[in-house]
Amino acid sequence: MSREPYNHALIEEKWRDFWRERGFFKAKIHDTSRKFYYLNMFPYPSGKLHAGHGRNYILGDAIVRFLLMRGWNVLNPMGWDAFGLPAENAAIEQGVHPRDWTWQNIREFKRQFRAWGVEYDWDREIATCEPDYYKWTQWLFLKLYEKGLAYRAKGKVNWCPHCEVVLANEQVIGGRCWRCNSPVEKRELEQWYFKITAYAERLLRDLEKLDWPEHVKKMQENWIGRSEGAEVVFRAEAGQEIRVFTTRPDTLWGATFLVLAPEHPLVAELTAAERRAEVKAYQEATDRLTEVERTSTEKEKTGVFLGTYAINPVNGERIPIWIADYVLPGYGTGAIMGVPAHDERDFLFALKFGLPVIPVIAHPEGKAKAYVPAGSFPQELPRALASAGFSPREENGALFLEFSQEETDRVTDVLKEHLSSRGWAAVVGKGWQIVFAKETLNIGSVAEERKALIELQNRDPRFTSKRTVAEILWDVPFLRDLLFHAGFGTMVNSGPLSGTPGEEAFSQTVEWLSQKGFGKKTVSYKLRDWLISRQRYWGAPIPMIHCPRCGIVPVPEKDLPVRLPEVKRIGKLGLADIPEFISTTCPRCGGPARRDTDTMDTFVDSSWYYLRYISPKDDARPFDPELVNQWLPVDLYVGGVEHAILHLLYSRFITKFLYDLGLLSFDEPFKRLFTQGMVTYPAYWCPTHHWIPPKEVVEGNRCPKCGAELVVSVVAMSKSKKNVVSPDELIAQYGADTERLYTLFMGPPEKEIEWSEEGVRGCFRFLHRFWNLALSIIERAASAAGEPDPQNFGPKEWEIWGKLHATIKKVTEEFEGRLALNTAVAAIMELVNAVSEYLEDPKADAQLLRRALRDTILLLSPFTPFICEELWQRLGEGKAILETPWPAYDPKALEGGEVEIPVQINGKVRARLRVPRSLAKDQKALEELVLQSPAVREKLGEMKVVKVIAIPEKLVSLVAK
RNA sequence: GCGAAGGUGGCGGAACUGGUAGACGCGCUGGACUUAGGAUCCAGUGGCGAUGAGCCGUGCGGGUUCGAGUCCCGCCCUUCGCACCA
Repeated sequence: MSREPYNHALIEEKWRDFWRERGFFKAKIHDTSRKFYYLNMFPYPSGKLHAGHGRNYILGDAIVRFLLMRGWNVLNPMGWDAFGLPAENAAIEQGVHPRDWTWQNIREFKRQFRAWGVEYDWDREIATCEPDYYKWTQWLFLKLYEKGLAYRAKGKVNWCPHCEVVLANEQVIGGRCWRCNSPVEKRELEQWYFKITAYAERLLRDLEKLDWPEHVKKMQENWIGRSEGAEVVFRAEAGQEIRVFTTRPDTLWGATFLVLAPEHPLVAELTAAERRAEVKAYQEATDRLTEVERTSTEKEKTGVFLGTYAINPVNGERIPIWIADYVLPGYGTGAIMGVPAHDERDFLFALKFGLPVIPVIAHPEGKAKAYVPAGSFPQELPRALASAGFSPREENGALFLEFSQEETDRVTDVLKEHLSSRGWAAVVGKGWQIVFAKETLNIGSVAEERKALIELQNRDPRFTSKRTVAEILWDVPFLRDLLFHAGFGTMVNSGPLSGTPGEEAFSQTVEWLSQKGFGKKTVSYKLRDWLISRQRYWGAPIPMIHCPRCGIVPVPEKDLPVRLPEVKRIGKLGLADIPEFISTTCPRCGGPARRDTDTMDTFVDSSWYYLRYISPKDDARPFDPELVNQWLPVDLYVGGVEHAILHLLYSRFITKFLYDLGLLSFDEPFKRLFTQGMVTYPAYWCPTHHWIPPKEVVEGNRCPKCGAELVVSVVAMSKSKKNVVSPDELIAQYGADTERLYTLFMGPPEKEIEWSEEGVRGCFRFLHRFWNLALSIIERAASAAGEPDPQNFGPKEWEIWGKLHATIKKVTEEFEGRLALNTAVAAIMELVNAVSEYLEDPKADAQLLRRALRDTILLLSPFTPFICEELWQRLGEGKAILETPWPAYDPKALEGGEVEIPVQINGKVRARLRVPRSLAKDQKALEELVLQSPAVREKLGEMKVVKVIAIPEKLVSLVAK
């Protein structure tokens, strides 16, 4: 039988404009009774879309189509994050205006959306580069300025030498530029900041309210980086107060030096005259380091002694002040106390520079060790230890002993008694003791440490080169694991707080410190203020004016927007290159003044765009507060994880700010977040010709130009690596429906996954089969009037009927729940397979067939809207799919038919019985049935059933002997 | 190093609160139709057994249970994020 073949090109072109023309995707903005705000992260329009982008937009389109059929009034807008460097770079290179370049790309994106069948409410389209949008970005800046949350400050900033632009901390990934991956440098510049740190606590606390993926919340939590500790004031001998932040105030008695960041403002003052040159040289060397170099943990510790001292308030200890680049200027107070016994970095620093180590926390596991070097003891010592109940190990003439901390005094007593007159021993665990004949020295202060060192040097000439007791002990591998630890444990050598157990150490010390006025409990955050100035043309100008008389003056709201000047060519300096832009008059005094020449970080543009969609054309205000408060927060926000910190943190901050202004009634913008995974594809690298498109690769993974063997890596699709799959080609060959179906079928949408051409063909084949099935059913049963009647069903019909309803249930639940649409597609495929098989039966129930097809078309329509709309029309349903309610499942349909019940005997499946579902639901009856079953009896043989576990509708498990 | 997620066929991946492991798709094998097919359709496909019965199988080792991919304890490995943050 020859049948009309599936012609995707024809079908898709036929329906491409249908949904838009019928207005199905236009939100009814004033009717919020059944509102649903669905939002995809808006794209940066760079070039063309590739198949990887589909993960985001096709998923969104499917969800929205589902929601529409469920009767939601869906707001589903789209816009353009249209400011940014690539446009400007393209402009500089090709001489086109960034706006033209951007809008050309936008047209391309829109063409591709249409080809995909991805629809939006285009009446709400926004572009952040247009004055009617950035006017309000500037307004936002002014509001922040008014509230003291936008400020200008001089300081070391992150500078990308490649992009020639400053970066916010969030835009530095592992010390490199987020955009171009160049190592980031430091520059001293005066820049604008937003005070996001004022919201640190709320940004952290409110994460709890969000229905977001746990790992995204965790990333934000880590980024905000709250830690509780104490600020302690040390006083320099010259009188200056040095504030130090520590999370371990309980180790305060072990501080043997202070370290300031090289950038610390007190450094100059605290430097002794004779050390000025060295200190200055070190500061300059630090400045030259890139972020990667400075923060590499592999790097050996460096630092310089300032030549002056401070006093530890808790014990009066006089300790040297150093600077070192491992102390960062922006965190805590930019100064730390060095507690080498209980902080790994401080320990390495002390070991390198010969600074004493004083243990003040007993080893948490209660372990202790003793070491007696060769020649330090007579033969009776091992015997004496043995008779005291210890079991020392003797090796190469030295003695090694492990014991528990409570036994420390007994051990030192025995050692003291039996050491030879010039011998010594070390006991570590509950602090450190150096034992000599007749004397035990506890290392509990710097003075004691010095004394012990001298005594040791007196006894062993090899120690004269050692600067600290720690160095001597570190040379004994046996002792190493107890010389340094960062755990909580009983405080020792800590004056009045000695003996405080680990669990209370922190709180007791903090209380004691504040009583004494030495310090107080504080909270520190890793989060820094958001640096928003960018030295570029293609962004929203910062609406500020620098007046020689009045200082910094904001542009009055009525003068907004501060427009980007229209220029033919853009210079490398951006706005600073354009004198006409710079010169202006001061709004306060009317005198000549200069405009700020920086533009804002594009993340400012995108930090509020979800509000603008509600009233995109309002030129009197940024958004309509009443409508915004009804539509927001966004019900479901879908985008890539790469924004887990950047965009999502900034948006939360801005929302909270606008909430505080009283303009919003909600303080979190995105109620639920879903992050889709990236799509990967092999990328081929030739050492001479760089990235080679996969299609051009010659057999045997060789370069088409030079034949060299290529390096293959499977990475996220990107234009720069030339490993993109083009939707245009896919659509030409297989159709948009096939691409959509495969995109949603290839795996769980949140996971990263590799694109597979074979997988695409599988989906193409499925659509063929579905097409053929549908035409057969239409031929046979299109006119079958009325609904199927379960009264007339045989077992086959029940099976189809049950499967149909189970599929409806499954697909509905996936859309409404975890969005694992891959499993929804699989379920629909199963249904189609089952119906195909049923269709073989010439006596198949026509009403049932028709109903099954009808519902299958509806279920599949969010995934493959073109073919479904076509078949829907051919089936003769009057309305469009999007005007038709989503099918509902009937719980009763799930209860008919038969189920297969496996029977386990002693844990192994030994038989399977087909049981009517009604019977299988009844535990007693099921039990009975199984025990009567000949198949089961045969398997049981001689065995006796001891126990029966019958789980209705699932299985029966027999225990037999 | 810290934090999180995850290890299931040749591959992508299914398996809800412990209840038939491997759904669905790819690939592969055989067949049909064809001048031909990398097109389409049909059948088979975790491993070991001869087609049987059966045995073994969800990273490894233990445990709980009638029953464990799923729960508990101890390891190994992978991926991602953070990482000199005091």
